[in-house]
Amino acid sequence: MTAKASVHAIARKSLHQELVGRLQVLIISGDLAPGTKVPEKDLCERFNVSRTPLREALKVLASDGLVTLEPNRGAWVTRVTAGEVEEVFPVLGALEALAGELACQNITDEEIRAVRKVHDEMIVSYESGDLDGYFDLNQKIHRMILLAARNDTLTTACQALSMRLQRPRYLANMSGERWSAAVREHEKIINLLEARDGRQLGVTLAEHMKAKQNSVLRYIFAEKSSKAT
Amino acid sequence: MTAKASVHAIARKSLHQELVGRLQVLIISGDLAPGTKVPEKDLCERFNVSRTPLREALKVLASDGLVTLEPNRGAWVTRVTAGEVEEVFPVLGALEALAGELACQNITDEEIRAVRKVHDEMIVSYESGDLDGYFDLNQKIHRMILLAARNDTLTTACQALSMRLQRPRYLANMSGERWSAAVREHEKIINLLEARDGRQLGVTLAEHMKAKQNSVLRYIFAEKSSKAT
DNA sequence: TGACTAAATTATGAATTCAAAATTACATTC
DNA sequence: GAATGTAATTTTGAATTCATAATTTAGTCA
Repeated sequence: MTAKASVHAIARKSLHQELVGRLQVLIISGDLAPGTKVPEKDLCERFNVSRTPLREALKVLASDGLVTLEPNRGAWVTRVTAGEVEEVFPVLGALEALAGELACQNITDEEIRAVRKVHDEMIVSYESGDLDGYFDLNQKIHRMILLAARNDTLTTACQALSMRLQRPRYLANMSGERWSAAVREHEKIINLLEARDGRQLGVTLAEHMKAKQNSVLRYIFAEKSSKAT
Repeated sequence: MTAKASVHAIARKSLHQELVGRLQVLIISGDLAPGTKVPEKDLCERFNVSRTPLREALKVLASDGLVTLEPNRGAWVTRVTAGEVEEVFPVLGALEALAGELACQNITDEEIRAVRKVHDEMIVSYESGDLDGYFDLNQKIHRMILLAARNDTLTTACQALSMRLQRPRYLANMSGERWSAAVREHEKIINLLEARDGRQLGVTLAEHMKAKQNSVLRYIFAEKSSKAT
């Protein structure tokens, strides 16, 4: 996607593309709450656009599963259910595993050093208990590996799926125990990357996903039992 | 997706959803040729709809990679390049591998028998040299395995990617040698499914994809050297 | 008071309209 | 005759309009 855009000197964005991005942010940030109606009129006023491009954007988001269109009843922010988490994570796991394998084949030594650097920063965040910082750097590492896989299709697919889980993943604040386990997993990941052991890195990334899935599921069940549905 | 739709008695389709399906067919069938402009006006007249729903559909197809939107220059049918084939197939391979594993866990004995039946039909098509029939039944088997995986997200993702390769895959008429190899691979696949050996089925499906990728690549290169670009 | 019906209101889906951008056709110059 | 610049035409992107479906409100009757 970036590759193609860079060919043309000026990468103009159409309104609907811009809106897709903006709406993704609103949904991930929770500004548009899961299970609620997408306030078409409000958003038009907020972004100062007409309904046409906004609705185009909603159609795209719907095909990505971020919103759900109900015929004649408008668009709703998709509520992430346990069932969906159990569906999406394994798929994401398989894709990240592939990314790991490909990354080991294609990543440059310089890039490996850059990943290691971010990893070390992340460890600092962990040790100082900075969960937000940890999260951001964590995501960054996954993005760097994805990028090193040199496969835009894979990148796009992963990001689309990630998007759907971003919010619950962020909210599922890890327990101290899970957090330390995650850090150990990440140590392993970076070591395997440095060793360029693609096969094993793939397996480890998939396991890492599986652990995240459980963490998110625990959060969802905890939430469900605390709040009334 | 089907699950949710089946809740509501009447599954009405909005115009744009209908159009997404119709346009997919036109693109896969080659009626809309790769690399050509999507004739907005013509299609509006053909389907007797206004530009609004048609353009909504194009936005969705663009996010699936079937068409490419150029700002202020309209929509173009995406031309499948060798690079794209090399990108999409591995991703599809990883997803099908996952599907195989999950299918072995979740498929019923009855479903296995049904797959076997379609497989046997496919062999008949092979032996009578009916390539079209073989293709259809082949696709059907893959769909059945996907369905048995009981993961709608996986199904949707696979189908979206498959769509992008459908046309070249169909055109890349297999050589006699490749065809017989494909049949042997399918024998193995069905046997592993009956043995419910998920791990091995996954591996085999991924290999099968890899072989298909090479077959398609050979076709694309052959085409490129025969025709002027 | 509470359930049901009907009218009024609002929101949605899709067609139409309109301004801006791109393409084409044409003329002019070298 | 090719190349450049300009006007006319077409196409695109987005706003607006309009018909229809859904929701809300008001009103009726038990």
